[in-house]
Formats: sequence, C-alpha cells, structure tokens
Amino acid sequence: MARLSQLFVPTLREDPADAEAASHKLLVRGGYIRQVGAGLWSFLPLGWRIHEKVVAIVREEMNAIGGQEMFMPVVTPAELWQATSRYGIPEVFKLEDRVGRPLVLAMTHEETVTSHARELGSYRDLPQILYHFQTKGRDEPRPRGGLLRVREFVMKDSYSFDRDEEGLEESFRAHERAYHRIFERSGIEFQAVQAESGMMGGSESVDFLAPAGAGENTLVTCERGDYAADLEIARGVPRAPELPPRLDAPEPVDTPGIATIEALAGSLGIDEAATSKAMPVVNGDGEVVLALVRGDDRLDEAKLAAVLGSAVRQATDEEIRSAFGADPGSIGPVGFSGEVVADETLREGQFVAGANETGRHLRGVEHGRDFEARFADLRVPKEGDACPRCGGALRFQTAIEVGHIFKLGTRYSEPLGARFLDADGVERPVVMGSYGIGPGRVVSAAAEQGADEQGVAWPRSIAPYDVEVVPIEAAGPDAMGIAERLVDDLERAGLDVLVDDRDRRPGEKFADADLIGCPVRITVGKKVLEDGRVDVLTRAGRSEERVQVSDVTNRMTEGA
RNA sequence: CGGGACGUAGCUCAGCCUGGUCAGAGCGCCGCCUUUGGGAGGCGGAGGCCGCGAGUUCGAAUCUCGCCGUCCCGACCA
Repeated sequence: MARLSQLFVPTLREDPADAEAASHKLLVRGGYIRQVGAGLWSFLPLGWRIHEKVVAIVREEMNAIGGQEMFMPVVTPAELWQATSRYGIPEVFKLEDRVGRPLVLAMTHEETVTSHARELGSYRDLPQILYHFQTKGRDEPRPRGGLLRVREFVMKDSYSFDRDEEGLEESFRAHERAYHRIFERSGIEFQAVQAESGMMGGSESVDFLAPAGAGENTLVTCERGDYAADLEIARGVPRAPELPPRLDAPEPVDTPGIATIEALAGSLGIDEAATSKAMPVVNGDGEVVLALVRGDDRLDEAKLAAVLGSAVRQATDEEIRSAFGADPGSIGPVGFSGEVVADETLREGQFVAGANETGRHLRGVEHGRDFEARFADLRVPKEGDACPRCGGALRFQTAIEVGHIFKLGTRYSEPLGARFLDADGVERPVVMGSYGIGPGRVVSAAAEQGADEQGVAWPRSIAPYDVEVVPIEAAGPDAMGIAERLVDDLERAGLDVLVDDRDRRPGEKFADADLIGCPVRITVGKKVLEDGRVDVLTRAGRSEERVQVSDVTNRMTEGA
C-alpha cells in the first residue's frame, strides 16, 4: 500500500506554460514527468510505475515468442557505425573518450547486436531472437510534445536472426502477433499499417500507430475498415475534376499578377482541380526538374525524391527564371526543355498551366499532345479522397508511432560479417529483422487517449495503482477504521492500492485523484456510517455508485 | 536548418511600449487560527543573478547589441 503523504507526486494546479499536447500537459500536471532539457525528461515515481508496467507487458510477450533478454551498452565504438555507413546520420550523438577515440551514443542497436551475431557460426545456432530494454540517444532537430518526440528514451529493441527469408518471415510474423498482444494488453487503441523503412533499410516494415490528439504521424484509414496506411506511403483516390470543354490547342489567357492556384481558378471561373501546379525543383545533379501536381493537391517531396532517385530542393526564383523564362507563378510544362515528372492525376484530361511567360497561362494543356512527362504518384493524399481498395471515404487521424518492425535482410550482417555455415556447407550472411517499441510512447498514447479535463484515465493494465482510496478524515475515527480495513482487504486481494492519507480538504484530494487517474476511486466519508456503503467511482466515464464495503473487493477483482 | 513567440519567486503571470518607491500578484510553501464530500477563509512569514554578457545612461527588469535556453509551425526523422 502506498501512502500519498509519503510519495513524491508533485501535482500542478495549472497547465505548464510550454505545453501544447494534452498528454504533455497532463503528464506534467499529474506529477508523472519533469523536463530536464529539450527532449530530455525524467520519469518521476508515478510516471515510472506506468512505464515499467508497459515494460513488464512487453517483456512477457517477448519471452512468449522465445525472445532472450540481454543488455547492450549505450556508448558504442564509432567503428561499428562506420562499418554500416550510419556514422554520418545527423541524429547520431557523437563523443570522444579521453584519448580522442570516437564513440557514439547508440540510437538503436543493430550494429552492436550484429557484431555479437558473428558468433552464430552454424545454421544449427539459428534462429535466435535477442532483445533488451535500453536507452537510445537521438539528437533530434526538433524534440516536441513532452514524451512525443524526445532525444533520449528507453526502447525495447529486439533482433531476429534466421537462415533465410522464410525464417525471417516467421520471426517477423511472430513479432507482429506479439506486438498486437502488447498493445491490446496495454489498453490503447492502435492500428498496424504498412510503413516506410526510412533509414533502417530493408524490405518490409509495419508501423503500429495509436490515434491520438497529438502525434507525429498521420494514420489514413478507410471508413469501411479495409485500408490503413501511414500518410507517408498512403494512396488516396482524388475526386474527379470538373474539366471545362476540350480545346484543340492550348489557348493563352492573360493572368496578370496571379501567382496562386486559388487566384487562378477564381479568375478563370474553373475548378482548382482543373489546373496544374508547377513545382520546380533541383535534383542531385543540379538540374532543374519540373514536378507537376493537380492544382488542388500538395506535392509530396519524399515521393518525388524517390522517383528521381535523389534528394531535391526547391528551385530559387533566379533558377526558375533562367530555366523557364518566366516568374514562378506563370511556369508550366509546355515548351520546358528539362525533365517533367507529373502526378498520375494529370495523365488524362486538359488542364490550365503556366505559359512560361510572366502573367500568362494556357488553357487546355494536354499530356502527349502539348508536353511529355514521366508519371508517378506524387501527391499527398487528403481529406475527401476515396479508398484505393473500395472507394469508401478515407479518414485522416493524427497518431503516435508506438512500435515499428522491420525486415532488415542482410543490411547489417553483410557489412559486419555476421555469417554462418549452412547445412550445405556454404557460408551465408544471417538474415535479420529488428523490432522496436517505445514504452514512453505507449505511455503518451495512453495519456492522449485517456485524457479529459481533469486528468488521465489510465487503462487498468498500466495504471500506476489499481485503486485509490480517499478517506475523508472529518468523518471520524469509526469511518477511518472502515477505510483501513477496506484497504487491507483490497491489498490481500492482490490489488495495488494508493491511499490519500494527506491532511487535505476533500476537494483537493478529488482533484488530485482525477489527475493521478487510477481506474477506480473509493471515497470513504461519513455516509459509510449510515448505510455501510462507500462511493466507488470508475475514472473512465466517471460513473459513481454506492457499494457495500464488504462487496467492494469482489467487485474490484471480478473484472480483472 | 528556415519562420514565429517567449525567458521576472517552486508554478501561472503582470510590470517593459513611455528608464527613476517596481521587485509585484495569484497559486504553492512555512506557522497559527478556522474550515472539512470537488482545489475554502483569516492573520503572520520565507522565497527572486528580473536567462547570461557587454553597451547606452547620473540611473536599466525596462533601451541597444551579442550569446544561451525553451516552446510552436515548417524542413528533417527506426
């Protein structure tokens, strides 16, 4: 039993000034976490209890699929990171020891674990699943939202080692199933989606996204439930444009001073979707490339970069004038000598485009007749798009990435020389997967999803305590005796009990109980002396009922 | 890295524009009293390098410059 009078739970009456996200505000107000620096947070005792409850769930499920827990250091020799060409990643924290030897603070542990995997010399040693809970350091350019994006955090990272792709597939699916169980048990709403592999490399990855009021990802789902993806790779079917009558040849139209699609469509009295938007960029070779998307769409620069095979930057006004001979608001594909990459939406139909003459546009521009282009998916899906599978409406939700699993293949085993001898005597690189969960992200997702005006209603499985008992001392010693016996009873039933034994007024205790957010609050006041009942409040939904003291423990345990 | 905002007591903020009884409030904290089912009230008290450093001035929380820090948007991102 924990006595609130003896715990370090510094609750705050007001929202912290620098917090925006609900989870950020409430986690600070509730005395769960405190900031140390940008993206650097301490978990206070209450917050750490929640964190460790998540950790316990993760550990159980990892062990259940044969994972072996181990522990690898944060400080890592730079050579390992140089070997895999990840030393140059800007987010890597770098440091030197006293003799100037370069080191990194690991942001993940592929390099280290793969170096150990060199001892897996035979196919007989495979498969293996190794994991640990360890601090990751990431020098993020912009930490934000409390625990949402931080520069140091604990991660459960596991690594699978298999003989071949089939083995990897099995390890990958085992993790996928384990992750589903973990997030279900943690009591958060989530969705598994196909995702980008980003800097991890590898062939396939699945993201676990928890919809929330704040987050870094956007979850795109079909209202009919047959499609879910991260916005980064999502595809939507845009509405059909209202095209004006077809023209036999492009027709110039004066558009002085018009530089935006909105103004263009407005002045011509046409649908924005019947215009094209020209986005000149400069590719890795320094050439100006024209990216074209429909007027009502946004260009996804990552998709464009993938198509072009190099990073791109926006062209400067000078570059635009010299390449197109016109100001940025009036450029288009017709007559442009460089490469044109156009979104699929522009393949059919006629659109308005810049005339490459300042203050002038062309109506009726048509691919094939008036210009040539390479077509690709370049647009950012948006509200109003239809599901690519069934045509249903797509939903867009802000979400927190709570887990991510990757098929790595031999991305790390090759450069680090983790090879084994197969049954046929041939040496092969170990086939790997890596799988991460940020318990702190699970905490913030649960906080976002359980937040209300008063605090956070935690899921029972990760709540800091199962039940908080609030004795109202003014009710007198007899009532307090009943409260004490009730607490003993609850404890004997195996429940984690928090008692607010502070010498405070009831209102303050209630407010803090809401903030602390135990799933159940039991108030023992003078009314218990009249009818032997206490008030049992279910934090989520705030339903309160009067229950016989003798029934409380049964009530608490039967649902668990 | 680009744009914006902010930095004064433990927390939330006022004061700055217009330099001079300007070191302030509320909450929190300590003591006493009173009160006790939704953050009560009274009296007394402790608590500040006004982010740091230069400069201007007789005089700087206030004006100028530089630096540092934090947050938000964007870029970026296992």
